[in-house]
Amino acid sequence: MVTNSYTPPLYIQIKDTLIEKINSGEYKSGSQLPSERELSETYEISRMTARNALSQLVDLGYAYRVKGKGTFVRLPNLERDFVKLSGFSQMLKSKGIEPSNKVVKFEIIEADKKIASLLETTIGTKVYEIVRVRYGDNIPLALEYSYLPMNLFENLMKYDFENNSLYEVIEDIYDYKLKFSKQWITITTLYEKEAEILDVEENTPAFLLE
Amino acid sequence: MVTNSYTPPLYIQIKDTLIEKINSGEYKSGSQLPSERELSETYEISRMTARNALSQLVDLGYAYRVKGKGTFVRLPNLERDFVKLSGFSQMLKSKGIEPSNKVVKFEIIEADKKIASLLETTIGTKVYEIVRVRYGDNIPLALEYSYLPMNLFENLMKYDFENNSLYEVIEDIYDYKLKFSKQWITITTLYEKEAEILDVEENTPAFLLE
DNA sequence: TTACTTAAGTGGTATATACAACTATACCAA
DNA sequence: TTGGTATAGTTGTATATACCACTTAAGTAA
Repeated sequence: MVTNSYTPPLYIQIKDTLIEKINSGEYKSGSQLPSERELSETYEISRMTARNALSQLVDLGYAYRVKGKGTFVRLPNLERDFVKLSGFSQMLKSKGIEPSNKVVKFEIIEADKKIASLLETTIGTKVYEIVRVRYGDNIPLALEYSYLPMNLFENLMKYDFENNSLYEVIEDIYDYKLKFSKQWITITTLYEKEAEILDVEENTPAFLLE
Repeated sequence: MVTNSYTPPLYIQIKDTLIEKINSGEYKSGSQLPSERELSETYEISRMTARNALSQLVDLGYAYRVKGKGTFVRLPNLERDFVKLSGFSQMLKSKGIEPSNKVVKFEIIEADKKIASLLETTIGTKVYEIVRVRYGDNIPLALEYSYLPMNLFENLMKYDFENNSLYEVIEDIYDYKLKFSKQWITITTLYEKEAEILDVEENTPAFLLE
């Protein structure tokens, strides 16, 4: 039984409204956003709620604060692209590098402790495990491990991940804002199996996008 | 005229106290931290202040929240290492890869718009610009750009960055908690000059740690 | 035993209020 | 012109309070 009556918290709604206005150009790069007090009056919310909404923008890289002055739209930069988790494809494209992917694993598994912790769900929850090799100009750059709670994404299997960005698919098809998504970047040594997949020598240092 | 009477905000003090207890082992990995209400009673602060302190721990990767259960010490993992900005050296070392660095630039410059924005300071502020090549097993992995407000770090020049982690030096010598530090990771194409420094072909996709 | 209810505890959201710290401007006096 | 001051506006910190949603364990009724 699932109800559709979910309404996001106020500060999330305000945040989304502000992001829309940033994307539409109403709030331009570098310009000052409405102050916390102004927002609280405009939307008839408390100042702390307005502040929470602005904090979200800061966390997402859309804005930065200056004490005594105000909150400002951050110039579009790579940091924001990273924070947005917009994925390899867009990042590489914006740098003139041709991105490509290969799905090497696509299974339904039960979340172990680590995955359950990451997704903040319970152990044993059915999740999709997607492993992809990410290339830049056909040079293998990274292995990406993605875990998606299965109950949220029915019929995921039928989509073609080789040509579409995982996040685009999720956002476009399911209109889900990736609130649950966890991702991290680190450096690791390629395991034997992974080295095989990538067709490079073992123990090559590489970036692992999990 | 500078006074030394600065006392950090309460939630920062509580945060530091909790981090100390985590590092000392009093709060072990995976164990539950005191709840927000418990902290507010222990330290005689409001619940929101306690919550702020815990939020800091979450932001820094030390803890995670579970609704209805509590706040827990995060298992030490690579995500935390990344969030902590502890630098390449430690990360690589923990993976059995031998790290090394080369300082290719160390100058005092005036902050331009971009740098000023990153450090949340004003344009024209004198800052150290440090550019380093980071190696893993002698394979060039990344270029790192660091910018430090000069007024905060006197006599920085005399330290040897080739053998010490930038962050270790700053933390150890200056006992400064890196509150100002900004760093981001992205993917880029090596510029002509950078390719020359790294001694690799141009337009090789690479990770740029700035 | 089993299934449901209750209660206590937890983080999440939201309001109202107050003062501190900082910035920018306007104004006034030397 | 210069320098100081007052003022208004901003974010930062902090308190007190309230209710919601969720988790867990204890208690209760079938």
